[in-house]
Amino acid sequence: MAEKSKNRFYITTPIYYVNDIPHIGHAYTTIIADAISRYKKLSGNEVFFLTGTDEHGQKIEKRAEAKGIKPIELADQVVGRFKDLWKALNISYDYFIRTTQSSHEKGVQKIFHKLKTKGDIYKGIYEGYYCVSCENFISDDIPLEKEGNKICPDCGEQAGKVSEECYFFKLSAYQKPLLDLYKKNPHFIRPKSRMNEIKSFVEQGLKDLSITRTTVKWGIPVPDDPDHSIYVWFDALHNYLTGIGYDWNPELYNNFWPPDVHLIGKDILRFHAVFWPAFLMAGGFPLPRTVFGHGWWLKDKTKMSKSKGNVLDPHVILNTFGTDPLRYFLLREIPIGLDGNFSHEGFIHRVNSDLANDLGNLVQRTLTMIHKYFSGKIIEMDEKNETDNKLKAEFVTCKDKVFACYEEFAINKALEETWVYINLVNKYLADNEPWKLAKAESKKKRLARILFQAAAAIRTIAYFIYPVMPESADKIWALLGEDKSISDQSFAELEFEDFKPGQNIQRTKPLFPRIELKDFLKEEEKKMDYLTFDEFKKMDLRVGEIIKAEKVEGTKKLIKMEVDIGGETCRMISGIADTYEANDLVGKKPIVIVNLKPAVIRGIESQAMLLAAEMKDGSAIVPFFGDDVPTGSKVK
RNA sequence: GGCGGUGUAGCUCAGUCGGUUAGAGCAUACGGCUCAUAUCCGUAGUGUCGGGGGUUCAACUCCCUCCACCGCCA
Repeated sequence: MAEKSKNRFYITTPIYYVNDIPHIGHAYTTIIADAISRYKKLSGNEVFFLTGTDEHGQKIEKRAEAKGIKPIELADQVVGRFKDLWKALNISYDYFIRTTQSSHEKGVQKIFHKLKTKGDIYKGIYEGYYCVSCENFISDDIPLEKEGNKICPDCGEQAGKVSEECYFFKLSAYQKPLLDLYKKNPHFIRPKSRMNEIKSFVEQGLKDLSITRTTVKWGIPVPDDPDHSIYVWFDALHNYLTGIGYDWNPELYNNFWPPDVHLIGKDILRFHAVFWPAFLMAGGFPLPRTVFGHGWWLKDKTKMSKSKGNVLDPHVILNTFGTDPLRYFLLREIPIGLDGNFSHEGFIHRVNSDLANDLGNLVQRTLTMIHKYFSGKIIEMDEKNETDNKLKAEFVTCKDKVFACYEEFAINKALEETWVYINLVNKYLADNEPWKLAKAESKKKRLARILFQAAAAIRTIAYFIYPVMPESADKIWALLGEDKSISDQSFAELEFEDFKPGQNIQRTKPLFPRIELKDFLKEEEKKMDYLTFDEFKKMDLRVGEIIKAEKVEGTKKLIKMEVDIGGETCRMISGIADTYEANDLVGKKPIVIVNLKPAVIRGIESQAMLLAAEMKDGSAIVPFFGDDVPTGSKVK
């Protein structure tokens, strides 16, 4: 195969699982990819930027069933939400691949067949742990219990060992080739710190990989053996091939394969840095150049998770700030590869200080002065003096640095360097004090020169920020009377002098208005599922005293109790027999919620519920008050 | 338990091959300006460089050891 042309650049995001609606994590990955791909276009590359969705699997099947719709209908809905978000975030992807489209399914089947014929895929017996109630195999990552069983992470039931026929990929045969790859290409895994992890994982030996299931119906059927369907990773990873036209658009495919960067979250690094290149080696494909694993955004220093309810919805920020401040914050705050902390305070502070104060205000003050003193048009001015030349020289330095940073995907540093220049321009104005010159008619040409230089500098600043904030950057160019879009200007040819006298300079409202923290919080409140204090007050929580307790016959965990809640008694059933003997509970004083809607458990009506901490193994620990607290006391 | 990483100013971090007084941004304090979104510019700090030991003329940097935290694996 002919070598791919050097100025063609192929970048991917992972395909997102349609089980989940888009959140800040998806947005982060995709925004990075967008910034890189915009930069690559500016620097003269033909770019192909692929994103999409992963739509197969049991979870989708079940969730669709629960909603009473077909899996594909569920996928369609979620795909719509992803596409809407990408539009709102100004994502310039070139193609959106869906694993349910026939070009993908056919491509995967073709490769599967090829590897099977070659002997890299063979039929065998998969032994694994299976949760009967969830009808699901438990991941190999879940540790074994003492009794030799595993606990299902979804439902907490014990899962026993079963075996089923399935197809394996001969991953074990690729240990050496993979290690050679890492050795030969030290940039294959980025950031570098992740290379060791992957290398030592591979050095420990690789087991063959089970890549089909008979239990999953919503998947790509194995060619000539339709009882089996192709399991998640073998299906999903090949999107990078089918998304660039493998087996359906040979021209596109030949132009862009192999990928230059697979941008991914660090959680799926192993799949991309081990399994994926092994699949490709088996299929005889040229390998990707780089797999880049980025870090997580934490919320107030803890990991975001659905169960904690602290998952950040990008729409909240978009509604309050617009697209560019969000893009800016995510890319400026941390280097790609490290974790970052997302807090309201941090976000407000960064955006107000960098965007509103430094950049926004610089644009505003310059444009205002050009209008005030020259009615928006600078035609005649003095020759440049030393400080003016210095401002231009600093642009040249800044341009080189920004360019080098973007080349290294150090977007945060590219922005940092740009801001050094923004500060210099602000200082240039402070030093030259144009507002003082404006008072003397004789200084008019000098004044013109200063404002002209400042405007020319701002024009280059807009250019530097374009990959990150395309909308604002183009807006600045338009305000400066530039008639072309930044995307039409190559990075290498960007010159300070391209800004010409006589441009019609527009006036504008502030580009990035300052935002108060309380406005942000107000917006978020609308989105969050907060409990109001009134709602909380509705809960009747009291100190109960257990009068009688006995185990419910025929159950492992349930205890039936009579509880005194202050002059009256009620009955409740609790699943705490793992940790407590019924007899020991009598006389104890737990917190009881009294006005919970009664439920029938094992044929017995439970009229209340006690509060307990849930342990990882599913057992419960109940906090008890001492005797000094009167039975029936209100808890709030 | 194994492998790897991190620990530097109140916070987030940079610090090359060992070399003079250990840096940046933010936050803080004070001063200047008034074109601008209460914005901008300037000045000023503060550090047992995680602890202990060693090598060296010289250690944030190299070696040993201990502590704390993080990641991957089992």
